[in-house]
Amino acid sequence: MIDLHLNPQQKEAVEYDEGHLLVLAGAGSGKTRVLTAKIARLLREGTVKPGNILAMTFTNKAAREMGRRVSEMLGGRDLPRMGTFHSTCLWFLRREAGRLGYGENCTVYDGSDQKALLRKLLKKLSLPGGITVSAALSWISEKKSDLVSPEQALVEAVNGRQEAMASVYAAYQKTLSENRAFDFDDLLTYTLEGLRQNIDIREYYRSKFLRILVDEYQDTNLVQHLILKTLAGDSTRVTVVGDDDQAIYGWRGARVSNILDFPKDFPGAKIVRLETNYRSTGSILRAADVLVTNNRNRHGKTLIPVLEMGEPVRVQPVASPSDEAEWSVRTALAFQASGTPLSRMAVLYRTNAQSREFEAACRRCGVAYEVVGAQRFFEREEIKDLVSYLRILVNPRDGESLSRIINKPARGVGRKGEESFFLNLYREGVDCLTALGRASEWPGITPRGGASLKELGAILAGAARMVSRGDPAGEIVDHVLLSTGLQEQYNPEDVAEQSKLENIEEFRRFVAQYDVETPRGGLPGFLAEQCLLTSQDSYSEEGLALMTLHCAKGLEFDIVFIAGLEEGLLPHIRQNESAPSDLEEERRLLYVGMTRARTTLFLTTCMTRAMQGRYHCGPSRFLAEIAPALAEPQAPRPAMPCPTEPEGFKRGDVIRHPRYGRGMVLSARRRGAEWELSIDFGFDEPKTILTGYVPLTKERGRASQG
DNA sequence: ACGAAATCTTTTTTT
DNA sequence: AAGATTTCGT
Repeated sequence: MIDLHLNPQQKEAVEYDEGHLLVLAGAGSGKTRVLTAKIARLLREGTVKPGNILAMTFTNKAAREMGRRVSEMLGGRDLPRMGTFHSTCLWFLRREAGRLGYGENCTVYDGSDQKALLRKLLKKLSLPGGITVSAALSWISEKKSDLVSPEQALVEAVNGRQEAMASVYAAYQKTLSENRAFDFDDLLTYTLEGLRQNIDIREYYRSKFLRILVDEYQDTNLVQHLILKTLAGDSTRVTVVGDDDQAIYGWRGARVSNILDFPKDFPGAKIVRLETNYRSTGSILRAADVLVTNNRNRHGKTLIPVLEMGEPVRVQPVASPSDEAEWSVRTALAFQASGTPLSRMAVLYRTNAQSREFEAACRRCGVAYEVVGAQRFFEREEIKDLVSYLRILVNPRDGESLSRIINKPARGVGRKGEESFFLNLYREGVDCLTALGRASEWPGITPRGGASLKELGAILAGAARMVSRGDPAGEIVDHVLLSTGLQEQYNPEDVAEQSKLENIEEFRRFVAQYDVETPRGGLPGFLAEQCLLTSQDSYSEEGLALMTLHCAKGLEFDIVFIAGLEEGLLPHIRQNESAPSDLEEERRLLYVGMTRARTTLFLTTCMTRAMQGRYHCGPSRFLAEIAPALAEPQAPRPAMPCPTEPEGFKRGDVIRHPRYGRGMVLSARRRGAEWELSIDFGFDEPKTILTGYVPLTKERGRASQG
């Protein structure tokens, strides 16, 4: 039953159980099916028990889906542990909390928590040389992914900037441990350390997990790779599945070398290639292949389609992003009319900001849509506030969460009050609840502020007792909402606040569902699960899907629109120099997007597009690369003038501004790659204009030297 | 302490 | 162009 409908290579991968296995699985070659069948087979043969299998997927959704299919094949029974790398690590850290020496109820900080913390630290340390929050964040993350400690980073620093970064890193890590919090990278590094330093723990998991399966292995980083190596004992058999052409997370430390070096790292590994594509038509596959062939750093393989050639891939030039959205949505409507449900179509784009035009077009045309990822539900302000309250209850050391809600709703504690409060909190080394009780005695706290903090402390202490009693998460949420005035602060008459109340309602339903599904989880369990939900996890597959190319990984649709095939956007280019973006990775990103499509693929390109106020235009070089594979000649581009940026300016130049019309340059000053111009448009005062924010066209330069 | 207005900086992608 | 942050007035 299980082996039915498998081709010989798939069958080989499913049945091989004599050692390690590397499955090089091209897009649409049925790798999920192989993983599922393999797990089902192991369980049915009784070779190993469910508890002996560990499966690592890329999203929790994929894990759930896999679990569902396995139990369908076998009839309900215990399922193996399946989840993302990060959720597996958190599971491990919580499970071994007693032995590893940190509390079971640590908080996991997401990107916005990290940024909020770094913002404060950067301000406090007042470092030289303009270090931005996001620069510090990615620097720290990079160090962590390379297993470099703050101390090491300081030693290795070769310039002032790196020294400054290292000191931020040290302060950041110190706060994290004071708060008993992990960031995403910590989940991996602490797991690795835990396994490395405790022989008995390591041996326990080595003998427990006799089969380990990892999906999307091309997107794992060094730490993940080391965890896998450490976890694999003599009797463990490791199966990894991946595709070097689909590696799209190099920017966050993923190493394609993990998959390429697998045979070296796991000697004796068998290699199986899955090169039959069951998903896409011949035309789509040919275009995708022609594109990715331009990459030099690849193993090289050719996918063989089983479907007909089908309709050619179509490139659609449009004038502007709003036309692009309008055209795509209308085309989607036409396909819906001829029988394809909207839920089987997707619009994919490079940056989240591109979703706005498509959302607007969908609303105008009455098309049901779903934005996947991006502004995630749990990142909404009101939800983050509520979650912050909950986190403090579970982990009273979590000062970051307290800082977020210390004056929400307003309780008379301002910037200075908050500052002195936390200064004293960290100085005395007390937890949040104790600190709230003592606040009125501290300097810098107003009597009114002190009193309301004391009251907050009492309310939280009451709720914390519910947590230690093990009350259901839902009851605690309701208690917090009512007792803190969090719900009351929103006025149901106000339209904007009404939607916040609706979001809170949705959160309550979500919690209630958790309580039903996981009766023994309680609030700590809920928070542990909630913090690692991925952007695909909430995708309900209703309506036209709008998402980034990264988000689309692992999904498939009948009809795919890929938007914004313009130079600078796809491939993306960051004009703030530093590291040039990896062209080959950009190409793989488009490749991933194209291979999501089953029957129909559209690529749209705008004549002009405003990005950060700048105007960009020009078709993506990738379109030229694909061109030979397009059966249809590319539609002629309407002759539309692109606003071009003149190369330089000098006093006396006559220019044209889209709003103010014609004007004369009074003074021109270079500012980096841009020009700061003072221009007389005939108004009372000359206007100061920064090029790059406005598409200026030069009418005629003055011949003289100026 | 708080809200409104002025100013500044910023954008890739995500667990 | 939009959002975040700082400054300013109450």
